[in-house]
Amino acid sequence: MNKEQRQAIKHTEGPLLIMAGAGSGKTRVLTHRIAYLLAEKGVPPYNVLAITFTNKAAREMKERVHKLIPDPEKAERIWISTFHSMCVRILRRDINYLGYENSFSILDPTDQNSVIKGILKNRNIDTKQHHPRKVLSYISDKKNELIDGKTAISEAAGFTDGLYSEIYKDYQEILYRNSSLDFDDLIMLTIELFKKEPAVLDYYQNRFQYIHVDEYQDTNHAQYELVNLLSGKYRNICVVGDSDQSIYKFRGANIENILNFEDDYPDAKVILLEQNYRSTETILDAANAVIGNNTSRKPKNLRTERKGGKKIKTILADSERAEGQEVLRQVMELSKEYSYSDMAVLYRANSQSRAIEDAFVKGSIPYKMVGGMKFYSRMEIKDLMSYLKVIQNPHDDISFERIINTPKRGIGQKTVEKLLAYGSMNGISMYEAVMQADFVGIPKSAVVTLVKLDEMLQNLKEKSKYMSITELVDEVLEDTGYIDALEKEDTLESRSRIENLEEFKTVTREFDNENEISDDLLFNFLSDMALVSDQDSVEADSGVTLMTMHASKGLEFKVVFVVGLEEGIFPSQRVMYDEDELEEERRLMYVALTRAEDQLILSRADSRMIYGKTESNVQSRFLNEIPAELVDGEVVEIDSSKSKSPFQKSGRAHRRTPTVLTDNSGVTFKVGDKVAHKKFGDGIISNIKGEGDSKELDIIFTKEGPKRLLANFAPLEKKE
DNA sequence: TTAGCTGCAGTTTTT
DNA sequence: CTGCAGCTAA
Repeated sequence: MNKEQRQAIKHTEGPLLIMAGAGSGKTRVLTHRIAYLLAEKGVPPYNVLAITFTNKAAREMKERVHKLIPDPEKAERIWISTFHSMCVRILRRDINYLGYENSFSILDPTDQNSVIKGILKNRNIDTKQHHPRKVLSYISDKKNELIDGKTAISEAAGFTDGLYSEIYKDYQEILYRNSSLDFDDLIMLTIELFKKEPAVLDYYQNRFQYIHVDEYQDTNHAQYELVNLLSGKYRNICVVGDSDQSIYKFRGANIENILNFEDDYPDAKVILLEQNYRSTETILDAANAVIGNNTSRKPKNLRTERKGGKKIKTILADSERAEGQEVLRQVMELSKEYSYSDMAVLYRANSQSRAIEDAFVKGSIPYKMVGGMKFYSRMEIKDLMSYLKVIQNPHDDISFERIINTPKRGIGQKTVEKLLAYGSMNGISMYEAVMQADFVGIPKSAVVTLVKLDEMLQNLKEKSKYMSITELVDEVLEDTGYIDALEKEDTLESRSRIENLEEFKTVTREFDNENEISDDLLFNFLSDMALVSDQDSVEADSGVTLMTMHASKGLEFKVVFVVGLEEGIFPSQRVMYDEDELEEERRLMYVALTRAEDQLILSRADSRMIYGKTESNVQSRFLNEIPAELVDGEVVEIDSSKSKSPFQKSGRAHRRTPTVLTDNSGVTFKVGDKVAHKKFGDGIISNIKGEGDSKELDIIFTKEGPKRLLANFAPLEKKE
């Protein structure tokens, strides 16, 4: 511990702001501070609260606190959780004060989208003029500002604003009727609850006498209010953050919250952590130089004892394909010195992962991708989840609409519309409308089907009371005929869906192992699932990590590649002429650079495909901001796919043909063939397109799911 | 009511 | 190039 860190740990009473630079050991400080509170100050564990933004951060903090506190029972009683899951716990107890059911559902963004689409349709609004995303971001902004529908309408200025505020009101009414909450509601309604029921607030104020907030620069207005309410009584609030790492403005984060902390709490103690324990001097010099170009910031300079260090390498490729190849080549070279899991490739947007991924697949380099194709957003998983949500909360129309005709049971759109109309006319949910199906004016056959569906759901609800989640999932898949329908379909796709459902059961089994059967079991499972992101599924196994720069925050790697450093890509086209947003973009660059411990490799492409068109951009201004003396020479990579043979590489002499590349040109593949891949294991070919060297195979792998590979170069073996 | 086709519009980052 | 919405045919 250095002097500042020790100070931060021992300053336990009153407001405390810790300005913690990247890699300055802030988690270490927080965990030790909690341990100090318990051990030295005799604070009971249930009086301590620590809030993070991500599940991963919460989990890590929990683990580290457990190591510091000898008594696991005690450590268990400290609340360490994300904003959102903390609010779920609070609302689960007392949301009925606000008129919602305690068995409320949590909407994911897809669900939100369908609610908005429904409203737009009802109001005959053109979705091209008023994109659902625009409307949703309007609503999210309002909720983050704690403005309700009514107020929004009265404050609206101009036509669009007026319209959106009306939609907001509709949206909120629908959610209320369905006892459904979106992510922003979790925060907003918790605040509403505290304001409406002072006794509830009082309970939590007394409960949480020592409050810690991680990544404080990322809090939005609602979260800021929430923290202030909770800490209002004892004022023992410790916030940690780094204004240079504020990269979530688009999501409502307000950097002023951290910058004005001293105004909010004039008696606040401020501690700066500038000692970096992660990166070499070279890396920090680069990062400091880049961030120094931001004008609206508090000056701060990270220092390190790791003097010198490897020079920064740069790559200039002539296409995004070539960029992938060169990254691949350097990864293989560096793999002599580092293991794959020590390396990461960072990019601005998820769509950029494709080229990198292709190169890695071809080169048989193990990698793990964060984000991108989301397991939980697959159709079959969403269907199953919808069944579970309806069992938990029958008023959840969004989920109910999804399952009412899944699998197909002859309930058409007309019937659904009538049920919805009947429901909204009588102020009831669709499920309640179903119970009154006789009066809705739908065909007799549909009524019979609906009665059967209702019986089945009732039955499943009974079962849910004594079954584990895994058992319940099995029952759902059986009783609803979902599995049957898939088995009957018997296509490559349906088989892959069945496998995904099997895969899902490993998640439920894990949950069942950690949780006893209780009345809260299904609720807890569903809220856990709603709040996990794909960020959390980053496993610790080996492989190069591929992810967005945003997702990389809080992580560190020995070697970091940053790709796509071109104007228009990074900084993104959309922010280039807005000074504030440009500064945010620069902070993102700062975050990316400071992830590296030993070695940075910065890459750009001369031209790349964007929406099928080839575009050229000059190199990113952020590259120009790095002092030349920190940078090694540049590697130039020519796109080999443009020459006749992919092995005939032009360019540099030192480049060797990667030996792992295989040549399948003698083998013919056809749809349905079973194959074995060096990394992905067994799979089956579902589609073939293209000719010659660019012939591609779509393969559904048993373990890894669907992938697209180049027929001639993927390390494949035909089976049987 | 459903499946299949065609045309169209869209790409930032996420708890 | 891709996913989605809306249309048409069965």
